[in-house]
Amino acid sequence: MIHLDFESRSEVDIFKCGAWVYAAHHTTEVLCLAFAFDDCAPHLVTYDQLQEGRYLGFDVCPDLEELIERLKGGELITAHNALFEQCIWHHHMVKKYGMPEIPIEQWRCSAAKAATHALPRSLKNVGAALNTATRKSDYGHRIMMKMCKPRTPSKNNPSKWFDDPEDFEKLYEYCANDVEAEMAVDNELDDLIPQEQKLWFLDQKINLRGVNIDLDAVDAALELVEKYTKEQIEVIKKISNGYLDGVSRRLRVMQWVEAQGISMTGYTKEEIQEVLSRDNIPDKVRQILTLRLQLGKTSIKKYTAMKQAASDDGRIRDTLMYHGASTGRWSGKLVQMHNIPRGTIKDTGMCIEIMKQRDLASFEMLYPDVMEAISSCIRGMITAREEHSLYVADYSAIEARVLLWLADDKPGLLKFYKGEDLYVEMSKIIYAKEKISKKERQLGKAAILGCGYGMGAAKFQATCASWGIEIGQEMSQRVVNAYRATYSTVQSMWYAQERCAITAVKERTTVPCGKVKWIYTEDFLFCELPSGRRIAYRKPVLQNLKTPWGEMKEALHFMGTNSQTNQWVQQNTYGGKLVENITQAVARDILAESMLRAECWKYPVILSVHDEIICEVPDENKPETKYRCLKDFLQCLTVKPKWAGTCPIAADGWVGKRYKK
DNA sequence: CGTTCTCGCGCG
DNA sequence: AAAGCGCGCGAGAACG
Repeated sequence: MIHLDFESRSEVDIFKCGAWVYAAHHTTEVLCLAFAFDDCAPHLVTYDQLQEGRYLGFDVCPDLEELIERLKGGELITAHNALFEQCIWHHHMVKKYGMPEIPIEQWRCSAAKAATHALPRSLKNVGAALNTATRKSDYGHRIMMKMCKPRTPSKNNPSKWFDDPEDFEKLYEYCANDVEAEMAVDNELDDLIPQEQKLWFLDQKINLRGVNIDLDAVDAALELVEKYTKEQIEVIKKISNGYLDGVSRRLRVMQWVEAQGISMTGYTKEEIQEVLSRDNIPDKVRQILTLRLQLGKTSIKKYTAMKQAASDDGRIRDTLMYHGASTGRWSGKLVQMHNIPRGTIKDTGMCIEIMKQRDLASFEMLYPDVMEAISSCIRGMITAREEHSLYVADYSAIEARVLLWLADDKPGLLKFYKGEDLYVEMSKIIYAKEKISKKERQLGKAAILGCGYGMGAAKFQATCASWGIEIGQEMSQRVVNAYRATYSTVQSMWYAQERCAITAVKERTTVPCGKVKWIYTEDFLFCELPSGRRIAYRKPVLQNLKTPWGEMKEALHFMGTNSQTNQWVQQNTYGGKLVENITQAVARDILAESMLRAECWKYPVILSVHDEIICEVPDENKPETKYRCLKDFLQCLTVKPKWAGTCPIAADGWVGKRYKK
């Protein structure tokens, strides 16, 4: 095994444009690389050696020659966040220095390994969490941060970069130290199981393949946003007599509103909507707050993000993070394709065409809420490239189905087999009516899933309120009770999973529970899923905890990243939450197998969004791909993994040129 | 002035 | 019996 790490510098920001665009950018340079063979001390290739070798040949550097020979021989190579090293290898070592390409299958990633163990992803934090001997050095990191981006040239020192020879020496030291820190982490952890390793290869392929973007439409949207924002800022200045120059400064706007004699509790969307719903609000205040709701759409920023992240070929790469969630789900990066607003405009195709005319006045006539319309079109920026089509499919109610399957709830499963829509049924109860819209169904969905994971009446009431539906405490309790009576198997599963997980830790043993198995080792509590994959809980212990209803109780604790604070701290968990983790993880495994199948059946995957797969397929008519059609594609999703034989899976989809919901 | 934290928003 | 959960990013505030 080879461990490798690059240090580089560039005028572009890798966090804004992704590893591919970063590596390909003409200002990006490799400053050094360090690599180690079989856990031996790292070798270092300096900046000067790279420059020299480029013109004189790399035989001046026997270490590098050995690296290349080993790679040619197929030796595996690990990096921490290997996509970055792959991109640098391709754009620099291959394109610039003439070294051989390394196939994806030869790469391994120690950050992916850390992620599957529910450890922090960053080398610094995973080292700390594992308490490894060699750690990423803070000092070295600061040197790197100083050297990796351009400095502001001054009269005395016109240089674009910090290139003090002493700093370079420190950087080399740091780079070699990084390799050692990475090896320490890598050695501490089990490799990905074969199925996950396969999946990681697919993940890399998808990330390198990228998503095609309608860049002309992105530019048009940005133009309209800029023009509209400028206009509205003038309006804001006028209304406030110059006191406000926008609506983004929370405190200032709130002060102004209060000065108009209107009280505000906060500046969230919900709280602003509450103020607007009051009678007798001065027109001025109404206008300003309405503008805040419009201009405050952070989703609009996705257009900027897209523009910055797009390559010359109009594709955005490096947008998915393998095992971003502890349950195994992917998470989104850069443009964050996982939280694109669903939008309110029906025909986004039409809206985008009008947008492209770049005429604000006529756009505004057709779409008076300009920002809302533009926000609705974000999804549509993702298109199939020429002579290709998008094949898009998603699972219907995957988590609800998996949950009932895990709980072995026969009557519930039967409803699915009969084709009933549980979310709609729930909405009918909440809204007390028969006809349920798409939006209303969303609440039914939140309710079904929430109740399935132990949500109580108070929270349910609050959830409904946030959707603008006021239901009383009694009504809320009735819905929750109804759920628990109907799906008592689910409720039983909360307690069973909690009991078994605790027993596994208490008795330091393995405890099977329904379709999963709790496995205790000294460093982890694992939950083995039907697929054979394991959810990890680091350093499990039992400690007393005060429950929300005031009782002291022995509860399962483990080390994890607190999602609120991003700190590596002790967490606690309970039945409903464990069931949620398991359900999410199983649904992810079903999706993951389908992605592998889609790829294998010649539907190249470009994106997945938890219950949805998006492929970009050539419209060609070759004999070997002639069978491709929506029905065939849906089979990718609905052919069941052999471990999920009785799970009532269903999927639906469409084929088209522009991504939509 | 640059980095980190916190809150709010959007998706599943 | 009881406790929904999982993410990332932008903006402003706080920190150093």
